[in-house]
Amino acid sequence: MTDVSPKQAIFEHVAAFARALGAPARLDLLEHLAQGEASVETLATRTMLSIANTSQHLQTLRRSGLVKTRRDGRHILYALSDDAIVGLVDTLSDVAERHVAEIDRVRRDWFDARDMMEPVTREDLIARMKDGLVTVLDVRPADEASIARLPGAVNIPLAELETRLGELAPDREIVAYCRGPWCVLAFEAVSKLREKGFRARRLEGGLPQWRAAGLPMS
Amino acid sequence: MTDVSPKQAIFEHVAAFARALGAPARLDLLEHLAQGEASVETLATRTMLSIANTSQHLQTLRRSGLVKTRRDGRHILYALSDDAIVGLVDTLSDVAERHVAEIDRVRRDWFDARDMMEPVTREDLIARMKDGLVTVLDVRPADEASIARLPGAVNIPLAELETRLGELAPDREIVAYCRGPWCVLAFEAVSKLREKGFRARRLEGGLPQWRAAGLPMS
DNA sequence: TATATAATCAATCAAACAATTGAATGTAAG
DNA sequence: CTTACATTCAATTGTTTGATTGATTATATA
Repeated sequence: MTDVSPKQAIFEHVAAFARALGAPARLDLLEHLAQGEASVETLATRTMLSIANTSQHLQTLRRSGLVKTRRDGRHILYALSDDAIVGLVDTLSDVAERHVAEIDRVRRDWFDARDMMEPVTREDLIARMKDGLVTVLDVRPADEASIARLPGAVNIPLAELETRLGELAPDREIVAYCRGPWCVLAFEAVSKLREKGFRARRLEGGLPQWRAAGLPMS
Repeated sequence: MTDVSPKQAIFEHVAAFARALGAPARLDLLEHLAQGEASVETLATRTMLSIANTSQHLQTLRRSGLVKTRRDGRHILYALSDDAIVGLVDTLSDVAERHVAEIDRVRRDWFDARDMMEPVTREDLIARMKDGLVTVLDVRPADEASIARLPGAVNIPLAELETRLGELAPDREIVAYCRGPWCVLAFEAVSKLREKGFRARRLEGGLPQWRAAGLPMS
């Protein structure tokens, strides 16, 4: 790195930053970190990567400045260094989605088949929450939902949904959400709920996008 | 790519998209493409890469969907596939700048030393243009400035600035711009102009950012 | 102080990538 | 129908990267 021009030096660093986003395993880790801070072990479990591999990827993310660490007892807790990271990944995904035909194909195959309806926008949901006519349903695993969720949201993990349908008022519209735009949990929940006769839709984005928009949490 | 879950498949594609931004040479090419479409040869000259290497990088960008091509006579003209690409690279740079200490150091060393003043915001410039009290100066090379420039802007390439000072009204404030946030031309122009007794400042961002903001061009 | 546990490090291998060179396309003009 | 020219392709090189394995460090608890 014999820096002739500042532009070259800066492009080199920005490129390195982009490369940190250039591995699917790391995007997965970032999505999980967007739910809240977590230990290496927890993240390894959630992403189904080996511990050593998870640690290496997390260190790559830390070196690039995307995440930060703190120690808590015998655990190292990783967290996004900034809520703007969620926005950056969303922007990247949005532009990629518009220009990579494959992404559109996958989305169409998997998501449109399950839920033809447009998602409920955050603005819509806020309006309906004020009217008190909607059940907000968090379908993430209990440990994730226990850290933070939307105001007034009920947590029923997708795996338990079928056995706990009795907890849901049958006449209220349900809006389900999970980890983010690509998380399948809410899609599958909506699909299942409609099958059972509920009126259900999913929220656009997920909890991290709600928080990144500066909206209140509970 | 045996796609078990759609999330994995999509992360794989988004990561590939990010990797396309992960080489300094390609960021440089994108900055030049943000000025307007250009042939492989032109881009190779401007970025000082070999023709073959330029061609390869451009094809990487095209495969990833960031740029598109059209044929014009015996030239292949490359162009950004979307003005949103400028915004994406800017977002990436902004977040990287906030989190990569090295970038801040380079910026401080090179840019703050030349121009301690804050840049003129686009909003500010628009207001002053209405008053008619400001000279807008495009310091990019003539061939780039001939494609598009800010309304009413005068083009004096940096290399010719010293010999063409007579063309500038000495009592009007000058706002200089060039290719983008990391382009040194405007910095050096402002520095030179102040040395010669002009009141000069630089515009935030450059022509691509002006266009991406939806502001009028001439 | 010893022990269990969480995370990191070190070494390895295969795959992907950037740059270079020289040859091969394909198009426009003579 | 050649020829010249702009671009791409193909083959090669050295580097970087991701994943795996097993060993090592550092902390909290017994």
